[in-house]
Amino acid sequence: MAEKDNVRCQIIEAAKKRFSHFGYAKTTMAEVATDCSMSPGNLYRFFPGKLDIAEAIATETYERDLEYLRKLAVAPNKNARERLHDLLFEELRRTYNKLESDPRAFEMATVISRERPTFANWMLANERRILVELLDEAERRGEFVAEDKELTAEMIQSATMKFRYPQLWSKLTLPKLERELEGVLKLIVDGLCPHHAQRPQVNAA
Amino acid sequence: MAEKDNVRCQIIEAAKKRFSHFGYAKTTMAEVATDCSMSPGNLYRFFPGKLDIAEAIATETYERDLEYLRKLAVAPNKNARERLHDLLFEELRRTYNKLESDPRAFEMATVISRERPTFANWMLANERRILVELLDEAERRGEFVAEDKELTAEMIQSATMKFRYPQLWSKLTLPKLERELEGVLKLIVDGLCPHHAQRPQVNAA
DNA sequence: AGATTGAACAATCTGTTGATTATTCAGAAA
DNA sequence: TTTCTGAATAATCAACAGATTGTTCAATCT
Repeated sequence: MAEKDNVRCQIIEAAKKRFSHFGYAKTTMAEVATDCSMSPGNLYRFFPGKLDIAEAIATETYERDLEYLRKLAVAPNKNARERLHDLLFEELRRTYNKLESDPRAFEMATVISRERPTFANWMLANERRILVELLDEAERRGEFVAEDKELTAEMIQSATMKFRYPQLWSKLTLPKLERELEGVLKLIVDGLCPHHAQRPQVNAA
Repeated sequence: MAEKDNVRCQIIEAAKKRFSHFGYAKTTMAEVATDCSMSPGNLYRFFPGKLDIAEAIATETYERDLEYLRKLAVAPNKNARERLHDLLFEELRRTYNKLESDPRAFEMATVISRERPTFANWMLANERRILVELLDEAERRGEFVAEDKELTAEMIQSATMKFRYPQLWSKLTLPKLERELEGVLKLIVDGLCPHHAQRPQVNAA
């Protein structure tokens, strides 16, 4: 079995090189197979299809990113608002820059999100787990309140949808997106209803 | 000039019929022209092109909708939260049902939003004006607080993006969208930070 | 037996052709 | 002169053939 995983890994590495040099559409299964010194048919013992190789690559790099995002979400020396800020901004900047600078990455993102909608759902579920951790810790410290944290996390994602795959949904530049995210974050954290924290003193006669 | 406006109107009516019966792509300028008993070339004295006819139709019906939305936003017997709720939900339900029940309307919406991105911006600007009215009135009554109302309106739109053209961005059903909008609305109104309104009494010794 | 191949098959892409149709504009009608 | 026409033009679309390529599987190898 260790051998099998090794081969899987080899295939992923070969495909990663091809995809990033020539793009997803322009690499053939035959080429990937030759790079691994095997026949095209043999690839199918390790992956159901071409798209699944792409998905495996995406999963791998995404999981690395996720690790870092979790660190931001639970950074001990920052308050909840800062941590939420860091989390959302890191996500925005990271994906924006990746898709902006690398047309191959953009192609892969487009293909996967079109052909494998469940992949996007899986990513959202992962991030939601991080958000719930953040909310839990925030409530413990009395910084945020939220009865149903799972639901609240979902709503935060809903409200920040626009910033998750920026260039698939709008043509805004990064600075404009950052300005908007800043505003939405403020809205989410403070809300529209007046806070009475500013005047906790008695004011009635 | 009144005559010219009349002809414009006649063209719009003819196109409206064709578009809604056979779809935008399947109606030709020649057909619209014959319906108006004129030559195809003559249409271009009234509209720069086919898309502009579609845009004129969309503008017309949208402006009627807008009238009603404004009424909801300033309904005198409701509080700010309810008005914001009604406004956003009416928008969601209206566009969802229109696009869901009428494939022709869906086609037109798709074409216009792809080919005329400024049209969507114009719609957003209109709705933003209504939101600002709502926020102004809400602040007057002490229900909401927001320093920069224009900016806040923009952020509300940003956070509720997903519900504006529901079926262009997700495959969610109306009930699920409504549930999500309800949650996002709560988030926007209440925020995550604890409100001290629940205990306005003295609590320090 | 299980692993691997590579030819066969099916699905998709590419380029091309012909037709359809949006748009223009020289000239006719008013 | 101004308004309108309709043939000419250019852009887009539909359909098709041929080639390319993802996928399968009977046969081969280990």
